[in-house]
Amino acid sequence: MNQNYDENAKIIKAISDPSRLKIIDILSCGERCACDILQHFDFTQPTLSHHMKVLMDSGIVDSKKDGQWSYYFLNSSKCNKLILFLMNLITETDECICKDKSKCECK
Amino acid sequence: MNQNYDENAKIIKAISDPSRLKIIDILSCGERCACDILQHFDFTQPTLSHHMKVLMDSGIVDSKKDGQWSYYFLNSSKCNKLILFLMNLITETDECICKDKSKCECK
DNA sequence: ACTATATATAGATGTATATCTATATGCGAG
DNA sequence: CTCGCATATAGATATACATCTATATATAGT
Repeated sequence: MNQNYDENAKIIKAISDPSRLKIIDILSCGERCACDILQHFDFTQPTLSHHMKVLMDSGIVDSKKDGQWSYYFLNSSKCNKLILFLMNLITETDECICKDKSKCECK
Repeated sequence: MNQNYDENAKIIKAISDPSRLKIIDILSCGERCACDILQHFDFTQPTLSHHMKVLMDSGIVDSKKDGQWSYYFLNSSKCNKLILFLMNLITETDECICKDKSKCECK
């Protein structure tokens, strides 16, 4: 385990909100502009802008500008790395963080 | 996509903290008592107790009491379900939430 | 029964976050 | 250049959370 908990925690925190999970679900179908994403929610446009900023700051979503529209899309490399991180996290490996199991005081 | 964003967001939120990621890493090597987990951290025992409560409330960690010790272990079923949820989330499927792509106002 | 140890709970505090309204910025059409 | 639309930013507010100290509870050993 590479133990880069901080960076992965940041990505995981970014997707730890039901609305942002739904946004990712939407983006999994391909890139979308903000106005299109907003149609799926009840909150206001600035709130969506906030959520998109959180997702972009974590790196799991990228964007491109085309005229007055901003298009958002998943960063598939980051997505795949996150899945791999989680799969490694829950799988016991040789480089286990607590290989000093014998040190445990309670037996 | 089954769209149970709320329950999964709760689990994801539970693991969205660097310390709790490290706890999960530790538990991936097998069950551990609280005192053993605590040795890997700088914070106090009540803080660990708080983190374990968050992980237990989300269902991703279970515990059993043995004498004065509490042993914690990963709920592998929940772990696997979470990985599957995330893999489905980032993968475009037929039941895509926004199959009404044509409705998008910006083309 | 007394004491030491393991863990949980209560309450306080500072920080982060989700949301809103109001406003700014940037762009295309006329 | 001006207007309307898409998006971002600023600032406010209420809630959630990570952490601490102090204390309670439970268990084991003497």
